Amino acid sequence: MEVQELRDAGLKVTVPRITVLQLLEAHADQHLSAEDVYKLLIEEGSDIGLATVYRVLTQFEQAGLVKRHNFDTGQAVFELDHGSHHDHIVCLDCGHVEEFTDSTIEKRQHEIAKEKGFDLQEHSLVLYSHCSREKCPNRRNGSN
Amino acid sequence: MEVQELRDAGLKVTVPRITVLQLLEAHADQHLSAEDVYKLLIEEGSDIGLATVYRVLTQFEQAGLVKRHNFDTGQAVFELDHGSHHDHIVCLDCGHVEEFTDSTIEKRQHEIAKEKGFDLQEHSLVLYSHCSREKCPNRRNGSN
DNA sequence: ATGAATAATGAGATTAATTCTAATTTGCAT
DNA sequence: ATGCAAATTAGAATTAATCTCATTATTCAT
Repeated sequence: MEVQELRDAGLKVTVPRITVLQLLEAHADQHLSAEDVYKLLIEEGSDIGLATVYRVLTQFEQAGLVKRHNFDTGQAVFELDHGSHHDHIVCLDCGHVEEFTDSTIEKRQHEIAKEKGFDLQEHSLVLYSHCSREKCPNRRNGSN
Repeated sequence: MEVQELRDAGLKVTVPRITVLQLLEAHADQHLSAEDVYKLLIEEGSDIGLATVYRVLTQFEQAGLVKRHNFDTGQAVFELDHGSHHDHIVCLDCGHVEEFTDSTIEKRQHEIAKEKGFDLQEHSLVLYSHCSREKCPNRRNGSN
């Protein structure tokens, strides 16, 4: 339950934190911006402040509960950090995000950092593409 | 010469554009933010406006003359696009940037996109690390 | 449970990066 | 040279995110 997750993360249990955590869990398949989180909560009737959303998300990030991603979209997006690392592939037309991991790439990254005398801490790999989903609003599949 | 590069890129030849292009060429080994470019030009005696720098850099990007990178540093940085693609490894302590390419990774990226039904357009791979340079102001090499 | 100490919240102001606006200037084809 | 479209400028505006500070809520020890 959210209360326990917060305690485990060493965070004080407050209404906004529970609310944000629940929302993230309800949208675990998506990558939401702080603004998205705020709007969804307001729609739900919560009267949280935008500043609080930013604060809570940043705290969650520091506590290791969520991951923040800076794609080339201007706004940072957040997702629950369920431990397993993954990279992202983002559709340039519809913003659709899929996740993947590739052990070959992971391995090479460490080798490269080592070769250059760097101590790899983390990395960001984002593929920008056109997806082939039927629902993609800006498909370029021949017809377009 | 810069004038010809601009013509080839289909851009009208103006003083600010020549100036920015020359500056980028003089700093071809660095990754400069728009603000950096602006300040360097002002120091040089040019009286270009910041808005112009942003606009020119964006035009250059669209024309394929420069590449824009959104590292996790808040400010976008720019570098001349000399055609050869490369990825980046950024020191979390001193901001030092090195470039690299790895054919294994490049190949896997295309394969992954294809598997997922995406048509790969571009990608961003940034490794965040601690470097081992003597001059790194925040070295964590045992001593720290 | 209760209250004091401490930390968190919310509203709005603030900052930082970037983009827009509208008046003026410049480049370039004729 | 001339005119018109495009570019420039300065400053205002916008956007994302952070900070301030008065208020409120949570925790921990009792």
